[in-house]
Amino acid sequence: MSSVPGLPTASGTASIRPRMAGGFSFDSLNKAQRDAVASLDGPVLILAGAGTGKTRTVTCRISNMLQVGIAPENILAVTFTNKAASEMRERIGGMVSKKKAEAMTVCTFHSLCVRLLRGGIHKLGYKKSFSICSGSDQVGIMKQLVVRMGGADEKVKAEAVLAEVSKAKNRGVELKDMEDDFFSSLAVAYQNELRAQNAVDFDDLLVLAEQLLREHADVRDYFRGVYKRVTVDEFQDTNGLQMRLLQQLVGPPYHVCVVGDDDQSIYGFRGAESANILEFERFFPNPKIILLEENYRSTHAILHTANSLIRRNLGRREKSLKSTILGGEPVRLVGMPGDEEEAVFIAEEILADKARGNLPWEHFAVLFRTNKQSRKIEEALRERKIPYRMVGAQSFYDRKEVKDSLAYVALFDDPEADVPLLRVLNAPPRGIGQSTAMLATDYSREIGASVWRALCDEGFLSQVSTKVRNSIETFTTQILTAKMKVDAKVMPANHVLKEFLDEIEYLPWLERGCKSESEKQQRQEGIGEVLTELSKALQRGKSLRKFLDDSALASDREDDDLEKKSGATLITLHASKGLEFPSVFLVGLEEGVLPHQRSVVEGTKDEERRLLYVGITRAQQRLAMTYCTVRMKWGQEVSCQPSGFILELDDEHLIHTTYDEIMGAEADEEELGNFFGGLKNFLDG
DNA sequence: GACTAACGTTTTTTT
DNA sequence: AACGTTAGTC
Repeated sequence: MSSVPGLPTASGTASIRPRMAGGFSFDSLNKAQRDAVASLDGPVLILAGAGTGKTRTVTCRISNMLQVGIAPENILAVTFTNKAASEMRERIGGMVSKKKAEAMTVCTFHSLCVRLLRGGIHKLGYKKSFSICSGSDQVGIMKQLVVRMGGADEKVKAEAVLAEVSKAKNRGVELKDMEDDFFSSLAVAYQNELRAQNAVDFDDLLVLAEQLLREHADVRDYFRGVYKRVTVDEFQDTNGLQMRLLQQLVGPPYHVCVVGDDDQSIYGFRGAESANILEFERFFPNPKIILLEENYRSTHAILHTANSLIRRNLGRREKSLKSTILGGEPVRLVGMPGDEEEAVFIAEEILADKARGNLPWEHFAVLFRTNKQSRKIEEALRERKIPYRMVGAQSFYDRKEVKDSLAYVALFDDPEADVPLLRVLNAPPRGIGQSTAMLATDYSREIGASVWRALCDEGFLSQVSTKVRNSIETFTTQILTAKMKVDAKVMPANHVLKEFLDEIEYLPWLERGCKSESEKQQRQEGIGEVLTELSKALQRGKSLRKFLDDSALASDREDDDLEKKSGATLITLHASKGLEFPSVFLVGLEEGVLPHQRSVVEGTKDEERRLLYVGITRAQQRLAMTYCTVRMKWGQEVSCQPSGFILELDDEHLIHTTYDEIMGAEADEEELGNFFGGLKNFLDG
């Protein structure tokens, strides 16, 4: 196991220990970790503070299951992201056996639900071939409805409605009973629209899977029989719905293990309930509770500062995180004149530190609250030729060319899928515009069939002009021809897609809309990536359906992203969870940024505090936090107040300084150097 | 139906 | 400052 900074290592110690061939060693674990690994029966709650070797403990525990003879097919591990899932599987594969690791189910809640629903959604009145709507699909549908139902002039925002819909679904509130009447009617219309398109959104996956298990005892018993041992990682970020799903999934004798840290619960905005972890006993009887409190990641100075902050939160599971790495240099808090200087400071520091310690770029990470904050920092890094990697800025799978390509693949699989059909019906433009699309959709609803069927229906075609009719017929023929090639396996689907995109001149159209060469290149790469991914999936024997499902749920684009790319890491606080870096810069500790403006309004400052806590605990050796007096906002200078959190930090291991002090000193040094250089020249000359 | 120009709006975090 | 949306034109 190589030690690559920025990758979630099982723990700081995992990387320096030789890997145990054919198993793991109890000796390499501390007492609490051993206890966790050995406790395989009944409900178990592992409270794992930051940097306490959580992942290692969980992987060892599951390895232990395999070693004591539990069949891999009976093991389910639920992770927060797909990336975490594949990493966990890989690690267990390395500890026990690759074959067994492959046979286990390791995935996210959402992937698990797709698995359940592909098998049984017909029992709930959906067709088995349902499509999964991503965030942008949802927004598209909702925007249309807002216009159609006359909310546009009242500036009703589709995103806002969807946020409420999501809340309602997660809380189990009926959409028709939502608080705001107009929102409620939009929500109902939205749900009807999804239904008509035989589509589900992310929340529906959970809602329907839970319903399926709850209402159908045979299905429930079947899956309880399959998944005899269930582990849920990052449990602090699960919501009420996921809890209910888990309860359906796990029956007596409740061999369920949940792992998490309530202090790192940072997804409340999407319904995460720390109550799940705080009141775990309420859901599963008499759990064994194990506390992991030995931190192997950070210096005492860093950990002390983090602890002093998180103590301010109420309603926690009290933990006393102890550092195993003593001392360490003090945490620095640096006041900046503006965000420009903040970026310069970071770039210069990275440059200097790297040179001084002969360190790789990967040792450094810059953490920020919102994505927009990265821009200035990127510029400063680019100016100094410092390589950097941005994590999860905009999702790969949310890019237009990717979504379009995937939509075409979906049509090759099933032309009757409305969601992808409507997406690419006129992309690139082929003379089937909005009004025709509306007409076709209405017609499809009348005959109670898919939009595709409407497009092929003589009754519909006779309603449109000859020109439009020709366009439609060309389109349907093109799709059918491609589908036939895929079905007959004349050539692999990725080749069919390539050929198809060439035929419809997709790329040239895309490029026409690009402003820069680099943008063109990005688009090309996007399509290339889809083709590669598709090819890879097919080679692994996956079906088109499976490929599409995986793509729909994949949050993290190229999973080996961090590994492949080199450079300093730029990342949001949210995305940084689970990672660690020797040297961390945490920027923007200002009121309105961290805590975010919205959290102040909504009264969720506790979560912002946890967010800062997560950020601080990412640092292994060095930590610098910054705040600005002035920041650019919408192209205008706005003055900022330092974050209230700053005063909550214990100053025992904290040095408060300013940009001028640091950079001024450096400048002096330089001037001094110049002076002596000049003197030398003078004397020599 | 497609393209362009001007306008207004935006910025939390993500499965 | 940058993006998406809308209105107006061809």
